Amino acid sequence: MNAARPSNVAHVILGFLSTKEDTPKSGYDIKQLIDKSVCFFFAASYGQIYPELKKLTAAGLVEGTDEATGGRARTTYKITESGRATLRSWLLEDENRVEMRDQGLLRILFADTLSPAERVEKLRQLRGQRVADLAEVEAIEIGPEGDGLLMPELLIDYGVGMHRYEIDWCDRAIARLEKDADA
Amino acid sequence: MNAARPSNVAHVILGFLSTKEDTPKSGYDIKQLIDKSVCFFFAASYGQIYPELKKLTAAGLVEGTDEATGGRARTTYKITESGRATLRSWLLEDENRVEMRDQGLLRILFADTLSPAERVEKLRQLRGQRVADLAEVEAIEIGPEGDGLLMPELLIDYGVGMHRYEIDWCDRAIARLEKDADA
DNA sequence: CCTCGCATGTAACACGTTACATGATTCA
DNA sequence: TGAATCATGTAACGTGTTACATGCGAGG
Repeated sequence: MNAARPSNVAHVILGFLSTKEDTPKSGYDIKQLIDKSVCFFFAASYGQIYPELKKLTAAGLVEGTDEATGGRARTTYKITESGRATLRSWLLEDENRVEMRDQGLLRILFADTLSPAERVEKLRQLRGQRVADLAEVEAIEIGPEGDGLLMPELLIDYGVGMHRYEIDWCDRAIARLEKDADA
Repeated sequence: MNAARPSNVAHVILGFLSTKEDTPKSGYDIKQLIDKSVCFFFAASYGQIYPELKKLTAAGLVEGTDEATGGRARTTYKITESGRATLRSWLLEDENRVEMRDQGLLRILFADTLSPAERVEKLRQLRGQRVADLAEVEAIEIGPEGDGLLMPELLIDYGVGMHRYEIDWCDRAIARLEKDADA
């Protein structure tokens, strides 16, 4: 019976359910929160969120309330004391795994097999995409829920700085390639 | 019959098989190359590499040579013309998806529910881990295979700068939290 | 000769995405 | 009243990790 160790997504859900007010939230609400705040370093799809909410309910970490209207289902969830404890011990763990899969950098790595002009073009393309990503992060607004919280602000700062670094690196790399092409 | 579009891992394999010399490589060799060069932005396990090599063989993108010694299997692969063409068209694609899952940042995001002292401790812990990551990237050496290639060098530079940025951000965040704690 | 690390691989499982289905609400 | 979009979910599929199995070679 013993339930599997809660996944990453489980903890994100618990985190978003443990705000000051503890406003009950639906799966849809949680997905929106993720997409509008942490999407630049963590993603989750409905296909993970809804099943996970059921598992968390079964484990007693959240409690659902049925708020169906007519033929349309709707369940909102709030965190339990047990859920809060689980979240807390997860927060204190010291293993902070980072997983990354960056297709753009991969293509740059093998770009030695392309022509000099194509290489530079790839880098420009990558730069353009990162500029767009930066704009998205800059557009994130901390809603009323996060009011007074420091962490969301710090993390947006992180994301902005990170994307700026990537853009600068692209510029340097392009300059370097162009110098080589001249020589 | 029509084969599924080759995955990410397939292209990484093709990339590492398409160096100047085209030295045939085994699955083990490829895994080593990945771990010792692009591990900070792309990972792959044997469980992906070996089956993928078989699929690539079936698709005619690589050719395997049996080099078994006694009861011990060993197959080395080299890229075919068709594989080279596939790699090239993948390199030129313009969709450069980035996937990231960063547990450390996630924990920082929800650290508002911890005490001020615990918060700072989390950030110090994260900083320490990123320092270790930086050391790993700095230790990467471009082997004889990559000699004269510009891209591996540029990417190591990318990784070093990225980790330095993260460490700086941790320092700033810690300073910020400590100032708040005093006030 | 025994053990340990290298090298090669597979099978079972966990994780995540995509495509789809369905009902409610809004607005032209 | 029809189309678009919001809201809720599921099923099928593809991706990626872990744990295991097996044989070889080197060193005590």
